[in-house]
Amino acid sequence: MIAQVIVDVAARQTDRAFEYHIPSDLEKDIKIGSRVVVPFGPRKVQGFVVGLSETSEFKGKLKDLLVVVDEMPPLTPELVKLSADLAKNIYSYRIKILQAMLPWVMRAGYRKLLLPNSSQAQKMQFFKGDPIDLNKVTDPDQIKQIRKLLRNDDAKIEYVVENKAKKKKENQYDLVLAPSEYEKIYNTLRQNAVKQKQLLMDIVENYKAYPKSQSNLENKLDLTSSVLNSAVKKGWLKRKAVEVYRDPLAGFDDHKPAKITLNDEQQNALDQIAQKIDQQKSKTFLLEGITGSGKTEVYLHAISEALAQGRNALMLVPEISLTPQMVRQVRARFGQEVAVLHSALSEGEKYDEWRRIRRGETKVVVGARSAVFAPLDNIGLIVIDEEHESSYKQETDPRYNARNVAIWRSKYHHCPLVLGSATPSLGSRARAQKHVYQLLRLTKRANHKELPQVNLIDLKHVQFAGGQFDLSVNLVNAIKDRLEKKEQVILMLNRRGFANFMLCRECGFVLKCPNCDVSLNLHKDTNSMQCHYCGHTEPIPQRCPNCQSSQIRFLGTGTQKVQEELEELLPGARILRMDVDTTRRKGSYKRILDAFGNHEADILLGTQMIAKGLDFPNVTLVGVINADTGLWISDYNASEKTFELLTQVAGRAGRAEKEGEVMIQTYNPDHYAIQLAKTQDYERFYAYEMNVRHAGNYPPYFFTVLISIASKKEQNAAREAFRIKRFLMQRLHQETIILGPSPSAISRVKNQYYYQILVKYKKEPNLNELLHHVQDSAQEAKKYGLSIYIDNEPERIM
DNA sequence: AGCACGCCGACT
DNA sequence: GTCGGCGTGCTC
Repeated sequence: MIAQVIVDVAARQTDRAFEYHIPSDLEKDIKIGSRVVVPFGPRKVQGFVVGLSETSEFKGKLKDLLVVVDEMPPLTPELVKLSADLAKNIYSYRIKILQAMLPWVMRAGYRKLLLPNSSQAQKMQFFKGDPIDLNKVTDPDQIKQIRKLLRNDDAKIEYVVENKAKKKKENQYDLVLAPSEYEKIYNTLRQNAVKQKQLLMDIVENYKAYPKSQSNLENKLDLTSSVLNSAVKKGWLKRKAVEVYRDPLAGFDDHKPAKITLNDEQQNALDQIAQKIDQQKSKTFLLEGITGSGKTEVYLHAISEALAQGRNALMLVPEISLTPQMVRQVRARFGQEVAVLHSALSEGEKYDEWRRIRRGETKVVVGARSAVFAPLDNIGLIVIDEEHESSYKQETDPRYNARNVAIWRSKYHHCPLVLGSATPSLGSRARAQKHVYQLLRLTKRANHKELPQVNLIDLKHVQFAGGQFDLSVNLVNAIKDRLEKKEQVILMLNRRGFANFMLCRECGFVLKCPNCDVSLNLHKDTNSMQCHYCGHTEPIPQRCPNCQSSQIRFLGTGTQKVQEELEELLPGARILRMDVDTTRRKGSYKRILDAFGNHEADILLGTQMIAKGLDFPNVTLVGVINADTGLWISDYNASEKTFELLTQVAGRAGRAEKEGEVMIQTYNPDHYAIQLAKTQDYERFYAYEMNVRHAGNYPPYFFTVLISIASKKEQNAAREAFRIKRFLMQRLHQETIILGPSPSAISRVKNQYYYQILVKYKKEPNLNELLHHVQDSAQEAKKYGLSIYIDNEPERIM
């Protein structure tokens, strides 16, 4: 038997299957999708089996496949097929796509070990101790010595492929005696053996519940391992190590919530979706529902329907709204049958959740973008919540769009796909208009409440509270009012840090990152200037680094500064700040939200990560500190993003009995995105913005491809960019618009200069082929230090 | 991508 | 002579 293997070497020339002979003893283990180790040139690499055959066209002698890594092939045949289809239309190597489908720990680690090759060498001091990893040797003298050993055949190199995926083991304690025996022991124990009595009591009362795990006993009974050790020693318990899954939902109780009855609109939407689930028909629905209209309830009912039909369900949510609140809701409804995949999990937890799915131990998968590749089979429903979110598009190497992958999988499984949003992306809404998707609308709020009142505060004509120009008197008074009523407030400012840039008032100098073409941000928590692109930090200057003047100012307000201002203006108010800086640590996200939910704070101040999904009944005021931060960036979809964000965050107010109010501070109160966000009129925004797009020849009227060219030398990037443009101009239609090349909005990141070309087209059947050619020539161009990235339907074109 | 091979100039 | 730097071509 012969295996077709995609090897773990991401390069143009190796981006195809290589064939290997399967030794007979491995034949039974090998399937399509298996992860294997194969010889490749002088070394060994990891690879994935994408095909099996009896014969081979290969002229040379096939090498033997070496190892099958996992008992169960990590990739299903479906995923192998999907990877092939994806490779055709996103400009990435197949191996990169396959890797993106799997948990990170399944990527191989490679080591090059130096081993003695003669009895003489074996005795050398050099080879005593740990084997020498040649990739870690930097000392020139040592390199010399190693060369000599290799030349004389006194040493050899061994290539090792390491599997990072480790399975977690945990101690489990089982009972060895009859219940009555434990009672006897209990009665003979000394009075002061409190913990041992506790343990025995639990054994007697919950005899059937054993074996129990160490963590369970330690946490639930508040025991320490020493108590368990002595219990084992005394022969009460038997200990063994068993493989366990790390449970990311360990902190959540699954209490069954009251079943919620749907209103007419919800029920109608559910019926349409359920019909396709029952008929096993692939169909894409766009569920457009205003905030608070109960989209989530429709999803959960539809998932129940899929499960009732004996099928499984996949639900994608934006990373940012994978809040403990949301997870709790799904967990409460579906219990242990839910697997959760998102970035807050440790790599080990992700691997364990993934394996539960792969083994068919879960029926519902909830996760962020990459969960669209969950190895779930028999899918009866796919849901994408907040479908307009740009995070569904991966911005780095396999630049896939989870929405398109979901459509592929819905066709494969003959099941419906539900795209839900209060503010659908223009592209999706346009497709619904053309009946490519079926539109379902929820126009009523589930709790019959009116949408919250939205007020715009024109920052051009307003009195500011305090010494800074960030918080209007109106907003501060409104906050004061809520604090007095013991209600809560959410404030959003879409900019983290303390100040945005340092400006010298003498000479106009702005402190910039040495590696990137952006200003450094002041962060008070770390007392440093930080670059938000490359992570560079340096001390806060006391004087202008250019002219030594002390007249320097830190301008552009971030969340840290607003927090300081609020503390001054509202002494005693309890403020929680939530942004990338305060949520970096594992679990901090949940801690902040739990604290706010328990009313341990009055104000939740955060970046856009607080705009979505949060549901706090006691929040009656939502304030947007500056609605303009995203409005004037040069992206064609800046208005859409601003409208979305404002609408989303407004939906956080007045979710329960109490009435909600929203205050939006802006310097552009007349801008249509802000005006229409005030009335939360998505349909009017859609109509207006479609005209703007039509006039500008932008999506959804045109397709787009962005070609980025990067180099350490600006000239080289520019020259290559012009060369590519000429190449395309000669081969594309007249109606196709090729913009650029121009320097990217941030022309330098991490010391690389970026140039870009945007192609806008309606019909270019050859474009895919041409761009693959451009990409191939990039391999050549690499020699001159050039990198070329091609992004099909980019979310951001700056 | 990594790696070996081979050519060529530099240096003990 | 031998060492090491870099360009070229291959990996089933």
